[in-house]
Amino acid sequence: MKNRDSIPAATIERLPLYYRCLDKLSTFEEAEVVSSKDLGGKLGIPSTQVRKDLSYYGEFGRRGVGYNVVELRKSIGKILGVNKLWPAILIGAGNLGRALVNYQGFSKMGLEIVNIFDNDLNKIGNRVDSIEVKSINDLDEVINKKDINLAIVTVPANAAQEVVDDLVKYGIQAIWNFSPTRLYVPDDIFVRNEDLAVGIVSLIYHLSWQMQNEE
Amino acid sequence: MKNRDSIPAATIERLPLYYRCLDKLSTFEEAEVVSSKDLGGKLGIPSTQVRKDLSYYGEFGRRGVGYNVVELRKSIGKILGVNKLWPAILIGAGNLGRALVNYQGFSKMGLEIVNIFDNDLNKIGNRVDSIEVKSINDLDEVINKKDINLAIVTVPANAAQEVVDDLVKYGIQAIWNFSPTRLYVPDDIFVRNEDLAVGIVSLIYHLSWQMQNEE
DNA sequence: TAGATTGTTAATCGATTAACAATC
DNA sequence: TAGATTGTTAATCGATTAACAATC
Repeated sequence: MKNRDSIPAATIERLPLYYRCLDKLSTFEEAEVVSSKDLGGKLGIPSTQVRKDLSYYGEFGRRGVGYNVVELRKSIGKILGVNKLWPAILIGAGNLGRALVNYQGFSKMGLEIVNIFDNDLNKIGNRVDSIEVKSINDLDEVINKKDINLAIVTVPANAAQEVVDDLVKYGIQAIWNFSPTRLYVPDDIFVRNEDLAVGIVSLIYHLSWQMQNEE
Repeated sequence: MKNRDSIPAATIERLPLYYRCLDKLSTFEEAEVVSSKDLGGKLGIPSTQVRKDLSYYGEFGRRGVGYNVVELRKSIGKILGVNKLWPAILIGAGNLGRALVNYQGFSKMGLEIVNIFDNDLNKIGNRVDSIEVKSINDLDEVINKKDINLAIVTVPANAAQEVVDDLVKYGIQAIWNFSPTRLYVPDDIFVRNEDLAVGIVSLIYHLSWQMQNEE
């Protein structure tokens, strides 16, 4: 395997797509083997890119034949770390937070939300998908007791940095941030921003341009 | 302005960040002017990148001075098309769909969800944030009557393609897809996939690698 | 004028794609 | 052997960063 730091970020973003596609193939289809052309075709990715992406991690195929669906799925699962369940906490039991807790299919991707926190007294004690909402004051205890490394942040933008400071203090390593704000964290903490505003604006940009051209 | 097709996708993804930051600056801060260094600094983006991004669309600053906050906000808003409200429909009144409808701040980004659709008889007739959930059979009528071009798809993966085929048939131009599946659409329809599985897996990948290194 | 900062060209860096030997 | 497909090197393409003249 190559030095992990030199693997393109774009490759890492494509691996989950391969994984999910192979998972589907292994459940529903009968084919034992898939070629890079087939796999790429289903995802709109050139076969040469599929092979290149995989080559960063080893040799998984057989020349002249293709890739064994079940084996490749397993290999990618291991590379991604989704072969086990990673316990995570979610902070912010608003609409989005509740939606994520209820979201089916995360467990297939290695995520298990084990606790939910909020600072709203009206929400504390409620249950979301059978998980009780706890007070944000209990963060410390839960993170340490359950040895949690992953946190999902779905609080309003103005509360996010404060929450994240606590998370870092209590030992969280990776943060999935849904608040529309930039977070400041130490270098060794990994943050992924899921910025919905960027998503909608890029759509509107294209739409707006299309409309202008038509007129 | 440069030929719009030659503007990097990455630039278009950064414009909303500039826009939101300028919006904050114009509301809360007193400074009339901001430099590319200041603006970039707040977002973790090099000043040279900020200037380059803006340069695709024109000249917005004054040498030796910087950019007028209010003016630049307005200019970027116009470039992105968020200076007006774009009516959109949402299909799939599940948890995620309801979360998006309730999401504050979309209106600032030019999005207005005007109708919600579902095929579940138990949901049809309910209200989400004062918007009545309609039957998916009424899609055609609403799209045409209200001249809608933008649709948000939050239905399960196995229902997505069918819904999208209908949307395309009725004249939708741009689709924001939250279903974890690839959609097949004609070339002139713009689809943006908001794939949450990719998000969580990239976090788990980094976490998993970090853990391995520590052991 | 001196200091600051833009807008743009050129250099660098990184990712994608093409080509092809290896081999099933 | 002939056809198919991998894994990898080299070529291309695209995006970021550095450098600097223009100018406030």
